[in-house]
Amino acid sequence: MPGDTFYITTPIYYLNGHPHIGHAYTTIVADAAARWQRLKGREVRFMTGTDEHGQKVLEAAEALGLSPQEHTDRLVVHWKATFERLGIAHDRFIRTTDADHVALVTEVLRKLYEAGEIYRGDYEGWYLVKDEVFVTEKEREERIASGELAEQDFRRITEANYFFRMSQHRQALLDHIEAHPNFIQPENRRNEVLGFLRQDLGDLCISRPRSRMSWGIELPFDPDFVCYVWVDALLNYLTGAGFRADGDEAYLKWWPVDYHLIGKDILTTHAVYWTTMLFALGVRQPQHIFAHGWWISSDGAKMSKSTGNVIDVGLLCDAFGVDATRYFFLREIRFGADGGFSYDGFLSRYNTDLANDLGNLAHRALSMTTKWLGATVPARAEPDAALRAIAERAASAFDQHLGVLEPKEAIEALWELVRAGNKYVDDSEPWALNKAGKTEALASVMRDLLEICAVAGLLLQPVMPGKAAELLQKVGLDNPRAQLASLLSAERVLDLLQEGAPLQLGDPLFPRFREMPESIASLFVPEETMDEADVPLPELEWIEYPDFAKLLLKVGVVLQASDHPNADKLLVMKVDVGEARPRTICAGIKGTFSPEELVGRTVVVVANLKPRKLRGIPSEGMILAAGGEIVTDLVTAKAAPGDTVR
RNA sequence: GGCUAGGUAGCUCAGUUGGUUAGAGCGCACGGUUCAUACCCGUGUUGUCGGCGGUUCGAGUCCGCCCCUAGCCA
Repeated sequence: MPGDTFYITTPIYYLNGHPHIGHAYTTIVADAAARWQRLKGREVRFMTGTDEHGQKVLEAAEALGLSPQEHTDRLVVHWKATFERLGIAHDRFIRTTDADHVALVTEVLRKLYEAGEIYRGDYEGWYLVKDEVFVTEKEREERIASGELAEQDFRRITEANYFFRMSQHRQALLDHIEAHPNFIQPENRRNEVLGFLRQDLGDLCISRPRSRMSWGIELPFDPDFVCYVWVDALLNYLTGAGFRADGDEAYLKWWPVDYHLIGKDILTTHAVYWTTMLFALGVRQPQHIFAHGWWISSDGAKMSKSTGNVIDVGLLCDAFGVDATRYFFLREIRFGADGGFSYDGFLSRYNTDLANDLGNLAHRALSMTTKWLGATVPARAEPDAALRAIAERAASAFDQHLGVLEPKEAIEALWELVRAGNKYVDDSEPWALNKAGKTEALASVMRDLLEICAVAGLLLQPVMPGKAAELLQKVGLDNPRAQLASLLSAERVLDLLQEGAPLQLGDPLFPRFREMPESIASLFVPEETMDEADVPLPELEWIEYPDFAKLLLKVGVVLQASDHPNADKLLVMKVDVGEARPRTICAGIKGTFSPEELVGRTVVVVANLKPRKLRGIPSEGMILAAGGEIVTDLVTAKAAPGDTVR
């Protein structure tokens, strides 16, 4: 049973660059959840912000000749602007350089030190400057060997430091996770943390010597050190609740926090570092830590150099509007999972859901009513019983899902109603009712349709605040907050509108896009066609078509594959090319493919290449392969064995 | 290498405790309708439910082994 307050956080974002899709995504989801709770009448605290201390910020500031504070003051402007653009209605934008946060970190560190939770020790190891972390010998070797990093990226450091007795709280944390199945979500992340905790848990180094890194909060018990940036950052959640280390319990109004939303990359810091810090402080655990996945750009097309292969949220807002952008990210994937993003997918989702289903329903309902009954909400006796049941179910499911951070499922539930609305138009044929002069029946149908739009508008407020308000205005609904309560309590399900309230037809809510907006389409102009007339083709020994036609290329499927007994690089395969027996083919691809992974693959075979022996084994054809000096892939085809390739 | 989670229609995915003809959306094909944003509604299409073996009257669902993918850890 939820209380009457709701506290939700995003991570605070590290100020070493500009916001990107990952930050926008977390924040949009948090905003939708917060808006929903506000609409339902709970007192809400929604906090986001920026993490401003640490090595990388310091280095970036120095490179620009600025003080770190000046540097972060400049950067934070972009973040605030981005969130404003996305319609984020946070209650506080916290910065770790805020005075109350610095004071809180200081208090907390003192308290933990006095309680014996922090001790002084020595640390020696390889320090990775770029990431501000110590790494193991083995990890250092691997990352140098892989070419990812160079020797000079690491420094050998021995230094005194302060440590947090994290290991002491391992069992308490395990017990808590076991006892609270929804503490860490989704479930696979929970399992990950349990797996992590099954191993030995060390203590956490929570200091940095000021001599090496000065941009941080000073340790109250040793001015030669500043606080490790993660400890500083995590404590923002308590600052935001008004926590005081002196025993003042005012923060309990908000604490325990309902939801920490985080990206899956910072699961360990939250699920282990943060939770053990809370145990040490004697503060209750968060209700939920919810880790979400990444949006992977899956557009195959080549994008221009300047833009890179990124998902540009600002561009989406410009082209489709902020509401459609929010809708897409909330609707497209289950919160917690990874998602593939493509601009084509966005366009398709927009046209299908918003233009065709919802927008068109609203427009046709408003248009028919206005034309035949006048531009006011028509009277009717009772809502259609079947529609009413669907609406009630949709509203209830929407509420339940959004309340537990399942925006996709919530929106899907609502769309059951939207689709039912469109079907209802077909079934009841209002144009026929109009022609037959059955005004009463017509009014009843139109009223139900407008009521459905009102339900959609009410429920979509947290998802698309702007468009939802527009829709509600179009159908003449006032006082959305009270109306939402009537809807969710199932008191007045398709009975929210006021007879005679003015309707506004206006333009369609979501104009359909016949093609990709130019600002996005232009990203996909293949570079080679930009000035193709100017660039000559390379000098080649050209062949004529009859030369090419001599080749007989056939689709084949690899039935067996094994190493060639007398050659280092050759594999021997049995390939079915749709003939009476499979061909035996030798190919020099052993370094790239193992025999196991070849079996079952579809390949393209040069079928009329004269057979010859390779190191003693006859080879009756050749397989088309791609790559430079070394083969990197095989040419494949979606076709049946024996089909020709031309 | 260890652990975890997945592998279901052309695509993206849903499928509680094993139970009748395996679903949704998109796409595609055909039909209907005309109020509407060339939209909406209906019908249909395609699946060896990763592979093999097992338990069972019955397995997408449970067990074992294998293959593949992703994540976490080393």
